Amino acid sequence: MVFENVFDELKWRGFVEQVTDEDVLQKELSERKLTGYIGFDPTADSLHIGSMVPLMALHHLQRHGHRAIAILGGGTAMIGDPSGKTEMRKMLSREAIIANGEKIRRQIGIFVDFSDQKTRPLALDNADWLLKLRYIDFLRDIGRHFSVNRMLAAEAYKIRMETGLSFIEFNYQILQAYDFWVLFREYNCELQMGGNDQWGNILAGTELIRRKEGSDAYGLTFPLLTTAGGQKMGKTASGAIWLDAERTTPYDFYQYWVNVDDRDVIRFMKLFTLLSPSDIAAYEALSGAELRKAKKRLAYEVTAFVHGKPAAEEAEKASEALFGQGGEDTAVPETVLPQEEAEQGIPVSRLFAMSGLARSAGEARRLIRQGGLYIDGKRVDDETRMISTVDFGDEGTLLLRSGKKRYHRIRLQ
RNA sequence: GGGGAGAUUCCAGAGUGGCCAAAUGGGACAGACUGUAAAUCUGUUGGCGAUUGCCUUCGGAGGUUCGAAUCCUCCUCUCCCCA
Repeated sequence: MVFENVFDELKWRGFVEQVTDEDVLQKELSERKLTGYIGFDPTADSLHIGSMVPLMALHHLQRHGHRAIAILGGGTAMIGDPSGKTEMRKMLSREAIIANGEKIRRQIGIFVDFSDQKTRPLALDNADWLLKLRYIDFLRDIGRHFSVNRMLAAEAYKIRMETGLSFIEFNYQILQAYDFWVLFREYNCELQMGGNDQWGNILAGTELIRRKEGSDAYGLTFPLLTTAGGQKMGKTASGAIWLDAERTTPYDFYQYWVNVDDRDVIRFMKLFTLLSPSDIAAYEALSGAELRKAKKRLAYEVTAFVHGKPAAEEAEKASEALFGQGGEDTAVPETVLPQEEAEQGIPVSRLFAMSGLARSAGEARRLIRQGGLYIDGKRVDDETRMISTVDFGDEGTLLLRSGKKRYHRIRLQ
């Protein structure tokens, strides 16, 4: 191990935005094993790459021999965190939250090895303790430790002070603080991490622990990632980049990483791969078009980590085939076209709409007029063109392309 | 509980009876240029058809009118002021 302790590694990799007490935490993490947690609210049935920063942080924590706890926010998801948000999220039913939670728990398993006997990490659901809270008891035990004045002054609520904040959301922070206290008491968990928008919530927890237990607990936040282009991470034409292969194919996942802005490559390598400082330094020396090597490595490493090596290799080969020379392009997303439909003939515009490369036949037609759609590498210049079985050739497939880099295959069946 | 303001297309935000599928900006997409990068310039940005057409959209439900995002009634939600 190149780094002596997780803290130094997290710091070097760019995970650290704010720390409750940097010197003390650094010292503690190098001298003994402690327990740290991060919460994930199951508000969707898959995590997206925005959650990879906290997930990788847990991974590093475990790699360095500490105990990682992942909290499924089955209880907090019932409330909804207002931190840093413009408006209230719609309320989810308990059933939806449970269903989401199961899927998300599996995804967390990619980053944290729950079977590891040495560090014995845990996946817990805060619904287990939050759902059975009794209101009056809770107010008397916990509520009295919170100052409304302070909460209202918090940066995270600023926007909401303009647009409105309902009481239910206002309680979110208290519940998260309560979580931390429960974990501290039951599992001796002394560290909570999270995105920088969680800073207020985390501090609320360390303070609650200090008040109730007279002990110190630590908090650490990660920077909120934006791309060099100023965009929120993980947004593309087709929406967010999900960890679920059903939602975002490994090929598209790989493509996202291979397409990152030059200015982001090194930063992302540190955050999202386990490559060593010396490896990364080598890539850092590259410039201009050479940086594409770094992007390929980044894409391969991250895809392999999330979807496994075979999937990463396939995605890599497919990318080579489409953008470079040679190689198998089997990993390109595919749609099946029934033989009968092809026999009757289908308008190109409809075919592109079917593939998802265009949102509607109308958009496809517009794109054709702008010269943005291609079939098997040839630009489509007639928007009324009909596609039928003869166009498919011997292989029975057509490779559709929208713009410069979005591919989709149609297979006859 | 009382008074006031408001809800518009992905977002912000115009529009206050026909010229509105709805200004402008952002975002997004496409083209040119490139390195599957960035920046820049140009174009596009509700659906279905296609030479002027039809359908759906301006919080929800009704109504007035030849005609409504625009007027009226009720409802839902949000914000502000007072309690």
